[in-house]
Amino acid sequence: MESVAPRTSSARSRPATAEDVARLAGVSRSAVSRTFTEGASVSEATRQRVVEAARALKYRPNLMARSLMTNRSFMVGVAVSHLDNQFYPEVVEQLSDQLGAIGYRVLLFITHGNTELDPMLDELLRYRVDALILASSSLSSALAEECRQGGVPVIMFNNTDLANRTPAVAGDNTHGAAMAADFLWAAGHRRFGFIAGIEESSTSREREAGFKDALRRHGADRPMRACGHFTFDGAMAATRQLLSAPTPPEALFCTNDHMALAAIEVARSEFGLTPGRELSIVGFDDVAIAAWPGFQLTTYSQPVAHMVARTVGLVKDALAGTKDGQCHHIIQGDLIVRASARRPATGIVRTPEGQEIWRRA
Amino acid sequence: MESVAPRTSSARSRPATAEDVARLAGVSRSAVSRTFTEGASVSEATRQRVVEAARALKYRPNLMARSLMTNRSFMVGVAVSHLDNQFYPEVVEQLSDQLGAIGYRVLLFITHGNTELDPMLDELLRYRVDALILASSSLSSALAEECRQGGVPVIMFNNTDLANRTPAVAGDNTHGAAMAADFLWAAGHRRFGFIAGIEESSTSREREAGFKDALRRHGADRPMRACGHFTFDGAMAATRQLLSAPTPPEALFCTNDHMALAAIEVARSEFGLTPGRELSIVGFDDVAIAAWPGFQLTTYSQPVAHMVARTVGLVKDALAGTKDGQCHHIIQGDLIVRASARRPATGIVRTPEGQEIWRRA
DNA sequence: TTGAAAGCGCTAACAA
DNA sequence: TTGTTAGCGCTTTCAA
Repeated sequence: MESVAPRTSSARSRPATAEDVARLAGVSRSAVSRTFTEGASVSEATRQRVVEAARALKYRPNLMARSLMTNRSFMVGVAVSHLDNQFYPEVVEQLSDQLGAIGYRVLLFITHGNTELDPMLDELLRYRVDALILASSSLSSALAEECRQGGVPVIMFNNTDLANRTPAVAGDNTHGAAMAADFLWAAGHRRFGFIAGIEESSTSREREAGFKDALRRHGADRPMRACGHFTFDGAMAATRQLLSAPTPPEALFCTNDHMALAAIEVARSEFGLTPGRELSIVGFDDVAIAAWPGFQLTTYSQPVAHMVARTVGLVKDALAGTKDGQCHHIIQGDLIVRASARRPATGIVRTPEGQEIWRRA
Repeated sequence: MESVAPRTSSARSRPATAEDVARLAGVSRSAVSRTFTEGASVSEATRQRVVEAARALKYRPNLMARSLMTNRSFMVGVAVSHLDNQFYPEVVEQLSDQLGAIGYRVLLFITHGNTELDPMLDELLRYRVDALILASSSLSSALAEECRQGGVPVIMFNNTDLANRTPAVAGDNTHGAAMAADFLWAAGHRRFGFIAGIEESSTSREREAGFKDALRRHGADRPMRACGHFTFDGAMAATRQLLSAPTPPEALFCTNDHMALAAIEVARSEFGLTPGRELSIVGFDDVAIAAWPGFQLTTYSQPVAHMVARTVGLVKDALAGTKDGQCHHIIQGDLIVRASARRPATGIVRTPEGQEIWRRA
């Protein structure tokens, strides 16, 4: 490098501070602060001059500095295990939107289903997030207790942790899975298969229990079972395993859509079965792809927007100190009837939105 | 509520500060600070006592406070337009992972393709993020200039903004689209259709130019054209429009996979066409779903991990002050050959990973 | 309504 | 290696 770059006046200039603005406007720092604080008492005259000076200097209040005094960072930590299925991206998008609407931003953590995520969350807490939302990730009771002590509300999403008594928002796993069983039974199926998600997750366990209990009530045989670990490849393998059995199942319930879609793919491409005809497949979530013409997946819906709204409500309550007694918030869904599973003779009704859902007799 | 909840000693206790730790350990605040600062000089003895005291008090350094002195928040703002296609969730996941590996966290912004996102980004800058990554979102040159002045590096991802001279990382749009054209030409097609994304986006424009220029070189007729706006529904409509023409195209190039998948769905379910036989469809991105048995989408790949690695590299350089001359970083991909488009007689080779790709003669 | 002053929790010069 | 001191940019009493 032969020549020294000229130091243009604009280069490297540090962002304007409240002090700078105050000086230019000929007022005190406090006046500047008040101008940028909702509902503080400033005369219209000074407010005017401050705003003008701020604009001239392109002043932006430093939220980090503010948080030091207010103890509010206006950030919410969101931990999610993966973004490679269809459900969680929608959850994250909704969280970002709905938290954004009340002035909060999402600090994202992707845990990769790591069970040992305490270190990650520990780090997250250094950022002094105002709340922690755990979407399908859990934390140790020790850390949960620390959060409680530290005044950081923790809310679980689509996953519950009975031991911790941590507030949680989830779909109606038991009911949804039971509906799936009842629906398949009503369609005349008698030989069932079940594909589990992650064995340890409350979500998978509850859906399994709901499914099996309902089958038992009907007097059905125990379903065949395989584990798909909530992954696409895992579900493909699980489907192969079930469909290769000497007497394969006539109907398959998968604990989420991501796996149900994998099951459809395998059934079609490897076993030449048409879902809805030779094999019935039911999922859980009602992700966008489930409605694509090529899948037409019958599935129990999790209304993400509602679930997120409830979650954000819990965040607000917790931040406002409104202690809310109810710990687990269960959000009802519907069994959306499409073409991937045989239709029962009765019980299918059409909603005003034009969707078909199934109601028990 | 009849009884007042007992104030347990642990409840509402504010998190421990460096001061608290110092007092308990019998050292100064600086000693505590140094203990938690990489490569600071502390004797093993004091370090020991500090760590112990910190553990006892469950001390966690407050990164907000630290950032006030260091001017480093260890947060990177990531603005992404949507999470409802297949590409961006993967990008966000990679960004989170790779930034996480160098100690940075993602502060997420979802812009919903809002062209007027300056207010959003303006707000983001209040958080004093150390860098800003714009994935398929652009910002005004005014704000870009402000960022530069404020010392916040801005990097565009999968989207370029020639006017701003903002550093950008993108796939090889021109080359990829030309490859798609050459591939379809080599397969013997002569009547082409093109589905655009968002008209204003550099991504869509470059892919359109690359595709059309290549066709022109072959002496082909101008392709029929429709706009899918990068959305699934938009692409379905666009496909219907093209396939309903009196002389519909034999081959369709879509500017991303999300739209190509929509095209496959419509071609199959509404026109009874089998992609790869009666109609060839080529996409761009190579998202995970493209490889599903039911789609087998031929597409030009964008190696997300590589692209993100380059992006993170730019962030590091910018933060280290290593000014990097090259402004647009173009990452090469491959034309992944699957079954959604007719195969040319020559040029298909198998990679060591077992994937088929196409090389021009 | 306004400004002065104290302080949020931390780091970084500077002496010791 | 350590402690003291002076801030980082902001909010918030407290008097005026």
